[in-house]
Amino acid sequence: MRADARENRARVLTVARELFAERGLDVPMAAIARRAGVGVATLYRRFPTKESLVMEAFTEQFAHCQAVVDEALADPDPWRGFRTVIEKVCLLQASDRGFTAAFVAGFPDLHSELRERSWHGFAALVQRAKDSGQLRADFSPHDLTLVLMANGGLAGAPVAASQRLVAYLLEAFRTGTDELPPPVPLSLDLVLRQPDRV
Amino acid sequence: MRADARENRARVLTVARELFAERGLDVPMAAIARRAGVGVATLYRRFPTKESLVMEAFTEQFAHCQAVVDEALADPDPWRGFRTVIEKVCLLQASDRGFTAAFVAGFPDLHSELRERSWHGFAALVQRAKDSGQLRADFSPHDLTLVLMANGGLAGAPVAASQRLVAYLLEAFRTGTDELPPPVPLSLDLVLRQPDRV
DNA sequence: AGTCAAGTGGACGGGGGTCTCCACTTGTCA
DNA sequence: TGACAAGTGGAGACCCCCGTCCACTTGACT
Repeated sequence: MRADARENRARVLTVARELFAERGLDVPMAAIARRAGVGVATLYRRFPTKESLVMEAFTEQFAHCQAVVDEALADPDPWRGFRTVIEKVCLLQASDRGFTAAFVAGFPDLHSELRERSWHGFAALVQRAKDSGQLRADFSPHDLTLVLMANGGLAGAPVAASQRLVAYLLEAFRTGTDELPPPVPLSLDLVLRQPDRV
Repeated sequence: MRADARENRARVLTVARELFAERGLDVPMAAIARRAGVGVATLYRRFPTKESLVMEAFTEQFAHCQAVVDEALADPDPWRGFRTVIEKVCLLQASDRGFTAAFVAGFPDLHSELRERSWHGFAALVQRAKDSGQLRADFSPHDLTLVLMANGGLAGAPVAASQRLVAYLLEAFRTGTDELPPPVPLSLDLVLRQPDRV
């Protein structure tokens, strides 16, 4: 691969990550190309389809998720591990608008191995936290999806909103109480933005 | 207005409500026209823009929300009133895919009076529930928006998922505990559907 | 320096969306 | 029953998207 081509490819990827994070997955390919200072053809030469660009752009985020789970499994405190996973993944989701969409879009086919591993890791985490009596017994690992989807509904809202939601949910998941982060007045036109899509 | 025209208009409205509920706000005007057995021009004669059709189609839902709040205010038990509002509105949202989008789309301009009234009603409800000691003191009326957005993230998922989320959240809002509805295994491709948009 | 494949950009095809235009039909009222 | 305005449907203008094609440019190697 030629040096300038490699550089262009890298710049496209960077720009794509920025734009996906800011505006969601439905940003036009032309916009990415323009911001990267290349033509559309260059994009399609490196990434045969938009989906492939999305996947490539989010690979490191996916890996990050995996790392979060592994790290949590290493934590001696079961509840802290559990809580940290949820907090970190939701934070990632809240600060990157394209993440959720890329996440679910990539799930059915690609990354299925990664997904299996993360899933089992999380299930183990849940079991540990239950055994230690800090997580309610009727919590289901499927509730992680519930949390992710709910948190995904806050796309475009300030990160603090997501943090408050997560705090509420963790409160409900646990046996005990904690102080919540302060309320966030959510202006509604935040939601008027175009929704994410691959 | 001619009799057949009135009938057509009514049929369009019915069909629009059905399709918006089933497939979200991004169903094409042509699809609505086809299912209603009319041409596109007929649609645009009655509703100059798609947005106007949406607003008209959801007016009664908005009114329903208002009624829910009023009803809750009449409830002698503050917590039950509070809980019922959240449960009913979220149920409405979960069973009608276009509702959330129409709700937020309509907010900035139209229905602002209705909105004010509902908002004040809900704030009163919150205060009452707090005074009775059943709602946590740091709950903010803004958290209603948080709940609505989070619940909106479950669009397309089974209603039971929304119900579980709401139960978790109410758990967190309250002082005390309750049994949750059973977990719902959410298949992820539910989220792959095209998202709502006006 | 010369060569040439790799690289590039912009025009374009195809599809799907909203909304308009216009010739035709149909309900209604005298 | 006849006249006419209200009502109607379908073609198509316009726009935005993804992905392709092709003539041109440029880096790298001899």
